[in-house]
Amino acid sequence: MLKIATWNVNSIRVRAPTVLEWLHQEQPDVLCLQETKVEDDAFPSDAFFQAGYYATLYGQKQYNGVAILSKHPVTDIQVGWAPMRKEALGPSVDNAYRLVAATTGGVRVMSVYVPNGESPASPKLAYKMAFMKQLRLYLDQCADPSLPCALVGDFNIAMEGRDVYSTEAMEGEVAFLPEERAALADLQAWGLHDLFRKYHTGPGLFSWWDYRMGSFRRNIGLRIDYIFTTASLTARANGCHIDTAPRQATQPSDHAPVVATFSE
DNA sequence: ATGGTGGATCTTCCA
Repeated sequence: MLKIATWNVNSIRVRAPTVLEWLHQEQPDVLCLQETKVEDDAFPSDAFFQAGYYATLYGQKQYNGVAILSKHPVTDIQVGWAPMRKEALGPSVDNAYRLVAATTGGVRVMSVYVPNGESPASPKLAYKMAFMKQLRLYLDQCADPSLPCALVGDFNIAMEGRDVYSTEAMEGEVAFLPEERAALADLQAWGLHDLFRKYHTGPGLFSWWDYRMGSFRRNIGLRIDYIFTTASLTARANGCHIDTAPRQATQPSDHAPVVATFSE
């Protein structure tokens, strides 16, 4: 059995004890992290190594930062758009420490943190859209849909109406704009399955809840964290769920981990 | 109507 998870931890410094406890309990083979918010030298790699995990890092001070923790040896590490052909790089779409890829446990794993976008009128939304376009080109050039691949992370976009707490409230709001959802669909069209929806069809199932206004208690949330898998990996899947327990704990991240299991 | 909370480079920026 192979267990792969993703979790936006909103600062690994603050969340390291929580993540270590979760790893101890859940024993995933791979845990992809987003919003680590530390330079690689400051990442608590030793603590994770002691817990049985190799840490593959791509972080900076203060903002963003992604990582892949794995029990298995890691090869072919790539960060950001580095492996892309120069002529295919869009007009200076900064990768901003938002993508790290590595092969581990027989799977090409990509941990991504898509920009938030802020609001419909913000230049940050234009950056988000450019990032999504660049990510699709990255898949075209640097990954192979015929191989077992897992593109996971915080995409900051809810796919469908059932992925938001209220379609009325989210109408015209960032994370649920038609152009964002189209960009996510275009990403999937490369050859990816939204694994969670293979097992759960209902509404009200979210991966993120605002820290404010008691959103978690009221289940006012969005499903914006995904495990996307290529066909050969999808075929091996046994289950996929969102673990809401860490969101209930003290000093939580605003995101919950998404977990998937596969046959060997 | 524009708050509410949390993290970090904390009279601000980002989510």
